Amino acid sequence: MAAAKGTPMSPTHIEETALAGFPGYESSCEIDEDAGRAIREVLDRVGDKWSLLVIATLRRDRLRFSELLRHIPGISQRMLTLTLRQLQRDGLISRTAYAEVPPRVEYELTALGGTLIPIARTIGDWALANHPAIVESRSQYDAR
Amino acid sequence: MAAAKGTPMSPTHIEETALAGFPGYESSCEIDEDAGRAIREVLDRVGDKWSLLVIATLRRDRLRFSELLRHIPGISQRMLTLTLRQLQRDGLISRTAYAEVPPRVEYELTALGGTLIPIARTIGDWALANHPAIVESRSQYDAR
DNA sequence: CGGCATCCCCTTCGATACTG
DNA sequence: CAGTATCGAAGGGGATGCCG
Repeated sequence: MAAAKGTPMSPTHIEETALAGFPGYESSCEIDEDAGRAIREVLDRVGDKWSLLVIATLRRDRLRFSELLRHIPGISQRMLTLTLRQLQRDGLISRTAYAEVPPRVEYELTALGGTLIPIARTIGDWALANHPAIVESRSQYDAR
Repeated sequence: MAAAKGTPMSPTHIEETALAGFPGYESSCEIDEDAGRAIREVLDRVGDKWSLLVIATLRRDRLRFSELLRHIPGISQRMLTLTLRQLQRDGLISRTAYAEVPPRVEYELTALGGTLIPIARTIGDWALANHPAIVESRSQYDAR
């Protein structure tokens, strides 16, 4: 997706940090830059319009394509397909196709994908709690 | 890679924010429709390319525009401006301009913006821990 | 120094139609 | 049922230039 674009990135220059002080990567400058890259790539994967919602929807059971389509309001067939392919490629969900008529395909979180559930919950918690404040701040800002 | 050091990949790192007992909201294992919309909302705000990185960079001190530019590798002047405006509009950061020559502008997290730090931390932890696994899975998927 | 404004490419995503 | 193919609108985001 947004991964491979033309990023100039001068190799001679050692950048300063975006994330020094965060647990686990406060040690050196190079790790900080790696952390920044990693975060951006993860956001590119999971920060898109539907990925995290698909993950959240699959948190309990394996679901069929059409079930996912029904459980996620507003998603189009095309976007569900594309999102599922990305997640499968990244090892976050598994796809199982049964050779039946009519065909049946089931999707399921992998162990790796399951580790994203706490993130979905954290984001969901924050959004439910603070969305009204954001709306309020925004309308005040726009009032000028 | 960088992820193998430090923390031994504990997947559940749930940060308890100040919203325990938030009126009308209880944290549950369920990610229902409201939470789904909430996830979509916050991802629209903060799931873009730079917002979370700006938040993380401001987590300690107030910083000037040029300092932010230096601390966030790869961001363009234009995108930093746009990101800061949006964060300011949503009440997540505050902007203070000093009438000096040369001009000086400082950005700082608001209290609301500060509540995003646990999210940045959670995502950062996950990214560092699992980014290598994703890259690996992706290359295997592509090799077929 | 701290920005807007402009140009323009590229990606994302929805709508629609078709297939095994 | 579970996709694939194609088109087109919308906007994200880099490069550059100008300005208080």
